[in-house]
Amino acid sequence: MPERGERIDPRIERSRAVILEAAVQELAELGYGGVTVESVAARAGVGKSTIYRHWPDKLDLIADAFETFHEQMVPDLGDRSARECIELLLGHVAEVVVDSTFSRCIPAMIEGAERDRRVREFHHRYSTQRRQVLIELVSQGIAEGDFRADLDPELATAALLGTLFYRRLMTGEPFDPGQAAELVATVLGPR
Amino acid sequence: MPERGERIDPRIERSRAVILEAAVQELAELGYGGVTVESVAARAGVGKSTIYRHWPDKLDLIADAFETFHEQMVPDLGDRSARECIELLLGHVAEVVVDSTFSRCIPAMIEGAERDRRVREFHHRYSTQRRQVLIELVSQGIAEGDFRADLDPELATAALLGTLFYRRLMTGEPFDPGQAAELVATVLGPR
DNA sequence: GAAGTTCGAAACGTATGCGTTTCGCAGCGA
DNA sequence: TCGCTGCGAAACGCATACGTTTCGAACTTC
Repeated sequence: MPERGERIDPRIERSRAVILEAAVQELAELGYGGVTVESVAARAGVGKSTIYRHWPDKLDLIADAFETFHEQMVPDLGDRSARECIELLLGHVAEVVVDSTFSRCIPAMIEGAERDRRVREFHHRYSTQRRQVLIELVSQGIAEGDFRADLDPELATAALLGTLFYRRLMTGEPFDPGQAAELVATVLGPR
Repeated sequence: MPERGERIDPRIERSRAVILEAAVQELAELGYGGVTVESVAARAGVGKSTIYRHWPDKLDLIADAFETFHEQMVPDLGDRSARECIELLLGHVAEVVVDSTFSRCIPAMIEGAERDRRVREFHHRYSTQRRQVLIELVSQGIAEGDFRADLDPELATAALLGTLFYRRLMTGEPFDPGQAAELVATVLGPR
C-alpha cells in the first residue's frame, strides 16, 4: 500500500497502459458508439473486472483513452521562415489526418464531443492547443512581411486546418500532404 | 394492391414521411449510435411494427433518413459577380452549419460514414454535389480576372467550406456567417 | 357498404452489454 | 519466505434494444 509519492505496483501501470491502448484501437475501428468494455478487455487480454478496478465506468475510460493517446506529433521546426514552418507543420498534420490510428479516431471524437461534455471539453481544448502553434506562426509571418497584412491569423489558420479535415471527413479524397505548400500559397498568398 | 404507377395508399406515404422526419430528429439529438427504433416510433407516434413494415432494418432506415432530409438550401443567386455569389452562398451554408437540425446531424453522418458503406456513399456524393457549385463559381471568378489566376478552384473551395466545418466540429466557436466576406477575401484574395 | 390494407399496441424471444461479485492464483514487496 | 494485493475467469442480475408475431380497429378503395 504505497503512500503519497511512493512507487506504485507495476502491475497497475501495466494494466492501465495496455487497456488504454486497446481502447484507442477499438475507438478507431468501431467508433464512439461501437466500443464495448468487453471487447476492450478482450483486445487488451485482460479481465473485464480489471477495467472496472481502474475506471468507474465506460465513459471515463473512453475520455481517458482520448486524452492519453493523442499522438505527440510535433516535428522540430529548426531555424526556418514562418512560411516554411507552416508548410512543414501542415504536411505533418496532413499525414496524420490522412492515415493513422488517431485519424480513425477523429469521427469517434467528433461524435463523442457532440454527446458527452467531458469528451467535448478535451476535444476543444486539444484542438485549440494544436491550432495555437499555427496561429502564432501566421502572426509571425505577417509581422515579418511575408504574408498579407490584412490577414486574420485565426481565420487563416482555420482555413488551413479546415481544408485537411474537410477533405478527410466530407469527401472520399483525403488531402495530399505534398500539396501543403500549395495550400499555404492559396490561403496566405503566393510566395 | 396498386400496380406499377398506380396511386398508393396515403396511409403508407404518411407513415413513411412521419417516420423519416422523426428519425432525422433523433439522429440530430442522439447521434448515429444513439438512435433506437423504439424511440423513433415513439417520436413519430407510430407502432414499431409499422417501421419494420417499411424498412428491413435499422440501418436502412437511418441511411434513408439521411438521404431524404438533407435540406434544400439553395438561395437564388440572381445576377451577381462570382465573388458576391460565393459570399452569399458561404453565408448561407454557414448559417445552416452553425445551427439547424441538419447541422446537428453532421457528426452523426460523419460517424455513420466511417462505419457504414451506404451512409458513406451518400455522404460523399451529397457533399461533392454541394461543393461543385462553389468550384464552378471560383473557376468563373478566375476566368473573369476577379481572383488570382494561380488558384486551384477545388483546393480553394475545400479551404472555404473547410473553415466552416472545422469551426463547427473542432472548436467551441462556430463560424460567424457575417465573416463570409472576410473568409472569401482571405482565401481568394482581397477585393 | 364490403373487401382488402394498413395500422397501433402489446407481448415475445434473443442478443448484447453494463456493472457487480466471487474466488483461486500469481506476482509484488519486505 | 510470507503476507498483501492486483489479477483473470466466470457467473450473475439487470436493462436495453433488435426484430417478429398476433390481433382487433381504422381506413382506403371500389
